[in-house]
Amino acid sequence: MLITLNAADSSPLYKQVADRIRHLIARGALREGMALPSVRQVAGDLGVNLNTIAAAYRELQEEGLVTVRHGAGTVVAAGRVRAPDREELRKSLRAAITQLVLAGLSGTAILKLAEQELASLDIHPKGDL
Amino acid sequence: MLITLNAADSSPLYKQVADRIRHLIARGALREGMALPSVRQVAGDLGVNLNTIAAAYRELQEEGLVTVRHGAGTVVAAGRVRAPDREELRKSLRAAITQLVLAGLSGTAILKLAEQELASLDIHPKGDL
Amino acid sequence: MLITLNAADSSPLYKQVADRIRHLIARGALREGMALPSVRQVAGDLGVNLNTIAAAYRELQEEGLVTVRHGAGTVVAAGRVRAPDREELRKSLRAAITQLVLAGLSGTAILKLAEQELASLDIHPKGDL
Amino acid sequence: MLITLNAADSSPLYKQVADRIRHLIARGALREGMALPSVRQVAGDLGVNLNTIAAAYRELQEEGLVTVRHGAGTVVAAGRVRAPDREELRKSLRAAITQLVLAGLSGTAILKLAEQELASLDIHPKGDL
DNA sequence: GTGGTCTAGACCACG
DNA sequence: GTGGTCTAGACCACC
Repeated sequence: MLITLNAADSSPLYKQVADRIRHLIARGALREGMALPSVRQVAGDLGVNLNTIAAAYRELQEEGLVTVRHGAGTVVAAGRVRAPDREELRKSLRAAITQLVLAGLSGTAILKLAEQELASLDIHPKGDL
Repeated sequence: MLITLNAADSSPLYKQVADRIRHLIARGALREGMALPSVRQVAGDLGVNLNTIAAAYRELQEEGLVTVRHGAGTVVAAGRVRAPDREELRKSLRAAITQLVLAGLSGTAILKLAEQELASLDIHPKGDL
Repeated sequence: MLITLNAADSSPLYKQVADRIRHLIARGALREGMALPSVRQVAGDLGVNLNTIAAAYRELQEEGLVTVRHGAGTVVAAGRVRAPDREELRKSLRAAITQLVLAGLSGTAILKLAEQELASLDIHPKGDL
Repeated sequence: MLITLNAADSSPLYKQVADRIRHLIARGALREGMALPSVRQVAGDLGVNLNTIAAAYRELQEEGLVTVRHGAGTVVAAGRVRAPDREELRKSLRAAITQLVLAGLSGTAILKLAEQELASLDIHPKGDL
């Protein structure tokens, strides 16, 4: 059971699933060519509707992260492509950082948080900023 | 015209407006006690409905960022903020960073982006990570 | 300066003024025949618009609590009349108590609060419930 | 039809709906995990607009009393409540009691009323004040 | 099916 | 002038 849901989280279920899988791919837990669990299995495990999981997989497919093969399951794709356009990504980074600032965190604390998140993806930029 | 909309952006109009104002407050362009433009004016400028802007202002009020006084306009609040809970903020930082990684950016590049965003808020943590 | 305003209070200014004067009348600080300060004076003291105070006085007049005499100021009325109908009063008591219950207060604590409020009006029902 | 409206009541329709549901929750008629009727159904029953009911549900959600899940309806929340701050609650209790005093009720009668309201919530503090 | 967003437009409450 | 409430109705997102 790689995927969990958080009922307290206000984001839609299918987004939570997609986010979690993106994270697994980004940190290498799911590698190119590896199969994702079937829609049915995940839906069963989490106790949610099939459509919910299917929506998550579809979103990932549209981003080019996974390949859905008729009757043959879903596998992690080779090329890393078609990520939502840069500007949108920057917008969400900006929104996240703005809220952290408003929450009272210092710039240093925020950068530390970002480093921790990178570390959770096994990425360790040396302090050579 | 402090506020702009991006039709290509998938997020709701009222969220875009709220995000923009949060950013203006975070970077000090809107300071405590300063009046925000009226709902009617913003709606007119952007060519959207009054209710759309009112929804944005209400969201900001619920966060404690602004004070909406019935016949007297909207001003940036003095007191501190009831920011959305820390865990949610971290989740959105994580999601943003994950997507940037998948888009192929290096850890160093991502931290640099984060620093740029902080710089746009006039926050300059020294490289003392 | 018998009257104060609380900017943090979400209720309209004129309601705050009217509530305060009702409280003063109920506890006998303002007695039948006594003059209220003029609209102009209160507005000046509080730094608000004349219309705001006038609205408060008008509401009190409609309830029969005060009498506004052309050019002769406003005085506390003799008869205690025309209070908003019983059902409305009960509704607001109910709403207040419901919220206190939801906030986690015990029944005993709530009754104690009510007694304190009565005491602030110099009313001391003996524990003969 | 758990909910009714009173056209004579001066408070906004959405507030009346929210107040009524708060009362139902406080007295246990709606328990944790139970589903509220859908926005559409309530709106239909009461003959008001969808948005009016949606506003009531949103207010309850912001207080933490209910959980609104997009395609999945609205249920009574488990966790505790982010009640409006204590001082505001006390203000409304004070206002209600003041008006009852001005309406001519004795202190004893008012406490009896308060006990009745608590009783309607199935709360029976023993006369051990 | 559910709730969310947005529009156009009316009328009210507040300062 | 300001913001608040409500309507009617459209279309979208989610489960």
